[in-house]
Amino acid sequence: MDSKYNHKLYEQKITDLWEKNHISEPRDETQGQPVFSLVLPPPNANDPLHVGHAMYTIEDILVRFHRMRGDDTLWIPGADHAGIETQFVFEKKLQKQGQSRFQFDRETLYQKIWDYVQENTGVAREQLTRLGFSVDWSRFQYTLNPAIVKSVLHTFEHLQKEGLLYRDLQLVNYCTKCGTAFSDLEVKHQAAKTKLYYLKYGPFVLATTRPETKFGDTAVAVHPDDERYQHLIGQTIEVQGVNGPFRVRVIADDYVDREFGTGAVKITPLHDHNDYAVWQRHKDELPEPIQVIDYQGKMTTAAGRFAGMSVNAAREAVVAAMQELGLIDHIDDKYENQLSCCYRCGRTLEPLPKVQFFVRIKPLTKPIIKKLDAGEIKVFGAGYDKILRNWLTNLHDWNISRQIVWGIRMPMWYRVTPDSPIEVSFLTTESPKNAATQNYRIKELGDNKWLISGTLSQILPAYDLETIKAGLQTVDAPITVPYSLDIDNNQDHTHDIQETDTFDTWFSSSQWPFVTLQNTRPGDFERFYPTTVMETGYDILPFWVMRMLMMGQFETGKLPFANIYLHGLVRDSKGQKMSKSKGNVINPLEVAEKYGADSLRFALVVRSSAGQDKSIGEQDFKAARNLTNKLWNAARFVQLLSDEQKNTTGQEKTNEDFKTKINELVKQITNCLENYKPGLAADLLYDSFWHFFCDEAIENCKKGVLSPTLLRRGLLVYLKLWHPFIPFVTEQIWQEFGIINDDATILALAHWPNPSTL
RNA sequence: GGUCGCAUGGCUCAGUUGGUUAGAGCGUUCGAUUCACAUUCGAGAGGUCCUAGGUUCGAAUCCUAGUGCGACCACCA
Repeated sequence: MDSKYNHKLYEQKITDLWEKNHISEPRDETQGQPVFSLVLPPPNANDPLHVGHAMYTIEDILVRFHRMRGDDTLWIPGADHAGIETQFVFEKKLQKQGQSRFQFDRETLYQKIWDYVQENTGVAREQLTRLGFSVDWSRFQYTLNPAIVKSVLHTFEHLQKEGLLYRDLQLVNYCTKCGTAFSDLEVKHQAAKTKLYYLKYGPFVLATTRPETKFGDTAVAVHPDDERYQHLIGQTIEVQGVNGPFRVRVIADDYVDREFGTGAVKITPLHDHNDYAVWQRHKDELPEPIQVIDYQGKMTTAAGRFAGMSVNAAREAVVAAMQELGLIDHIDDKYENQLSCCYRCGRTLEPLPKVQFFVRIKPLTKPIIKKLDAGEIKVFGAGYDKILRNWLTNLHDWNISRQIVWGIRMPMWYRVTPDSPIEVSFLTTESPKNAATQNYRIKELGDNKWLISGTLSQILPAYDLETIKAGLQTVDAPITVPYSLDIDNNQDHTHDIQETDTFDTWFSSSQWPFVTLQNTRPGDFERFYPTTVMETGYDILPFWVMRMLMMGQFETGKLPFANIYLHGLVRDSKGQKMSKSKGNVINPLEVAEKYGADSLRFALVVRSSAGQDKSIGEQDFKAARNLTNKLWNAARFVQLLSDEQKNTTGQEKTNEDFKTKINELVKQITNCLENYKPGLAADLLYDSFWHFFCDEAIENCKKGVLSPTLLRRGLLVYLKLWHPFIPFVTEQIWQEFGIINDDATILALAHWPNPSTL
């Protein structure tokens, strides 16, 4: 053994040893033993690893511990297609090549992204292996594997049968830049200073932050008890507008806050969630609402001369026009507002009307809340049980439709008739005909390509359905058009057209624990479901963990896991969030290269605490590296004991004391790991190993008061205790020592010590 | 506005469920180099455990209030 531990010489060799011996696969002889199973939170299929992924260390520690204990252990790796994230990255790439997604039909674009993701496949596997994570690669699953997709769709059909799925026209959170709607969870609320405009509005002055939406006003609302406006309630008033006078009705609704602004609100149902709710309550006395902003974020023809302008430009133009007409009372430019922004691109989200599929949430959350209250779900992580409860109680129905191609396409079909109102857009090389008479829209893309859009009734006389389907980009079916579900795609759809929306990525992710086990190997589901624990970052508690609980319980009748361990975010040594712009990002693979995978693992875990963020920096990796070297040298000392030294017996008191201390340590570490406290376990082990074993015991052995045989046996116990945390160096030492008589030849498969080992 | 968390030596954090003189890593001061390891060893300095009450034989730990940070949620235009 060299006097220094050089990880570069051993890590690859050890990885090969483990692979050759299939340490990560469940063994037949453990069947029937207590189960310890979990799924690896699947990384995005196109992403290289970042430091957050290195937190899988916690899972590996638990897995290695339970495996050594002889539990029936399985850790399933996977990859997530990560719909919007991946498509967004790919579109950026297209942009760099001077292309855009609108130049491709749906199928071609999907194939391009598929190929792009394929290029990066294998990277994650290689990197995870590099860090020593003992997942069972033979059971790897990808969210877009046909079998997985089938399982996911099966759940979807089940939801439909139970009446938990509905299609509705609602105001959704729509990002005009990303070109898709999102669920409530993807909305980021950001404080911002906006202008609050006080508009002269017939007999009213009213306050609004969005004067550009006034073309969609269908009412003015006041509080029913507001004395100032009693005489106007129920009246239709005439209002001077920039496009000429118009008439709106004055309604009374409790929603209005008398104290805010002037106590009068303009109601623009299709561009504000509250206004939409008010409109629905007063539907009978109000006209049909008007859409003034389209899905590209441009003003519609309803805005008259402002049509085609972007929202922000229109706002300024409208205000300027109103000022000219003397219609602006005054402007408050210090107003603090909460803007709804796209979590992905940061743009302000537009509430826009859209027909989407929703999952009814209450029936799904109810049983989970009950189990949470009954203590059947254990959450490790500072206070996150309460946060989970809060989420479950306040959750709204889940919009699962996304207007992107990268994902699982919704298995909904619409019947095509000659007078169909379904809006479609498609690419074609067939030159447009009868455009003038048929009234569909044409955009020339060059290269003999055209983008055609309009309703099927407009387009069908010019193009047959096959052509439309071949170049299809989008399908928008009005709420009045019925749909049929065909999850196996085995019906005759000659006269149908399929929905182009895809599922929210989290819809498939939410089923991960059971769809994986249903498709790994026959018998796996029965053997390993429910899983033992879900370990992930607290930041995806609502997106993922909560939904897994709901969907798992719904589909399998059992919670997908009863234990939830939430780790904190990894921050830099000053406690700051890591970001590319700050330049303080840690690349786990660089650290592993420089200090060894063990060092990275140990530094991340030691003294970490569930739910609490962890600060980490160069000095921590160095300290961890020093530990691996210390362990190496302690082993070296034991190896190099002379024959004369080996024959000493030590003093009984020192020997007994040594045994007691080690046995006590085994008890402590076991207890910590059983109770999901890897951070504390690592700390205790470090302290005991360095300051007791090295500083005291080895010195005692040099003095001849501690038996060398005992010291050696003690070291073997430490190697086992250390192994889940720093598997490479411990395994290498184990190999240097050669076969241990009554134990395994591979440390990863050796037996966990018990408190009476010594 | 609602929910949750955090506050412990210069810095970053543990504190094994209330139990003797409160710990670690990094930093720092002094000393040590053939003897497993200088990626080391020995010795030391450094803490009103945020504040004020309370419960208890005993509180960093439990309760109440306050202060200061931070996170998440939220339909006041």
